[in-house]
Amino acid sequence: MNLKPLSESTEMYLKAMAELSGRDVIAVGRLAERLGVTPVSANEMMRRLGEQGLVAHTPYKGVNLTKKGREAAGNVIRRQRLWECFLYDHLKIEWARVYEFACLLEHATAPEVTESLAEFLGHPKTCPRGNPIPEADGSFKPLDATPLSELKPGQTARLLAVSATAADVLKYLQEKNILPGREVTLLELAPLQGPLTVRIEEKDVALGLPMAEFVLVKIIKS
Amino acid sequence: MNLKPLSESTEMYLKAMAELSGRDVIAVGRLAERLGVTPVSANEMMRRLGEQGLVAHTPYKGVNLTKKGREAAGNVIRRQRLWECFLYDHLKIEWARVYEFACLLEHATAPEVTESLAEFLGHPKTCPRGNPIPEADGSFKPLDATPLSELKPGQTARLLAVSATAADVLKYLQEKNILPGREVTLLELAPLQGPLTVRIEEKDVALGLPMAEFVLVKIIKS
DNA sequence: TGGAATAATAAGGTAAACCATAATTTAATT
DNA sequence: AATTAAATTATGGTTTACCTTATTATTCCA
Ligand SMILES: [Mn+2]
Ligand SMILES: [Mn+2]
Ligand SMILES: [Mn+2]
Ligand SMILES: [Mn+2]
Repeated sequence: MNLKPLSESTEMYLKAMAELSGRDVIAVGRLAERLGVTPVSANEMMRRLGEQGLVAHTPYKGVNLTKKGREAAGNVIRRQRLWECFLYDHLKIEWARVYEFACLLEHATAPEVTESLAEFLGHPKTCPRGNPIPEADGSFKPLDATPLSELKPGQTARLLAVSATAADVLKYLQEKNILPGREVTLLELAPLQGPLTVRIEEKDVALGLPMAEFVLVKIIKS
Repeated sequence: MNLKPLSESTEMYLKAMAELSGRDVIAVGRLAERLGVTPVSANEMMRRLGEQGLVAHTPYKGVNLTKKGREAAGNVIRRQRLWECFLYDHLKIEWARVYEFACLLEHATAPEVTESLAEFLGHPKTCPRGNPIPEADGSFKPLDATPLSELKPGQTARLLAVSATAADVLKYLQEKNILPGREVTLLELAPLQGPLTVRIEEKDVALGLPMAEFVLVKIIKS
């Protein structure tokens, strides 16, 4: 199937694309922003990935993973989330930093190691951030959840997953106890993109709208 | 101490240098051979590493790790051997392939992860190939052992470590049961760089001289 | 139907690690 | 001391993945 190993850069582009969309086309500008590169660089990379058959680019419309690209992305995400499990459950590494360390290891993990690790971990279904772990064949489906930012005041929800990856964002969420499994109630939503006030673990916490988009929940009480 | 992370290539050069000499100077040609690059490339790299204060190069004499370089090398080797322990003891990966997988992971391992891993493993003293694991500060001393190639016929020894890293060599040693902890007796040494015949685990095995140099033993019976 | 964004291209650079080939320098040995 | 082998330098390339500054092409929206 996959002949040559993909470069770290390639894997990060594929992963970002998979995380950035269910199936709809992605604006190259958004991708560039996500990866911290210029739009020109992202464009160049899209050409290269297109030549390798990993992405389909419709100029002025956007990019999409091909079947091959989506499978490769799933494999990267699988490795990443399995490492997250290991680092958190066994090495006792701080929740907020698990992602960044796993993001290094994911590119240095041979398939045999990935599958042995999965076995060792007991084939976990989700990572410590609550995100589902793709199958060994690279297949995966997006989590069926609602962003916290779409909750209405008074509603209560179960926190399913955190899709953030930036260390400072994770650190903040960790400090405020905004973690998978917890119950949250939206107390107030300030107007004009204002912060949300949520009650979690008996405490009231303020969250900016952009951060609330990274928090995925399932409504349990309206 | 260390400001920027070293590149994978840099780490492999440092590791090769540490493995290639106790304290004496290393011929750049040998280094190049070890790393599978041309002498010209190794020379260029020595210039770069010299500028970074990691190696000292005396033209036409050879290269040496500086204190800084030796410490950095020790850190790489520590990561590598800790991963070898994990892959072998916990993931049940085949002895002969553990090195190659650890050699990937070693470059993607943050210090926090290294130390948590050491803790998780119970601070092992040696890797599955029998080589000592450097301390957390990067310090290490060469193993006090005799190459199997220097044994005299009739002598019996305890196998301490295998310093080989090439997958095919490790595979051969694994198949023939030439593993740390075993007892070996040198039965015969053919003349003219000829093969050694050793008895190990009740079986007679032939080993070429170059391969016998990779096998480190402690003589227990003359 | 304009503009204003946004996207894409063109053009020219950089840095790290590699390569080959050829010339030069030094060391080692007969 | 001459020869040979090994090491070094000089030159000029390659690939990947970045960058900047223009310029051009589309879309979309008021
Ligand atoms: Mn990564
Ligand atoms: Mn390595
Ligand atoms: Mn160009
Ligand atoms: Mn050049």
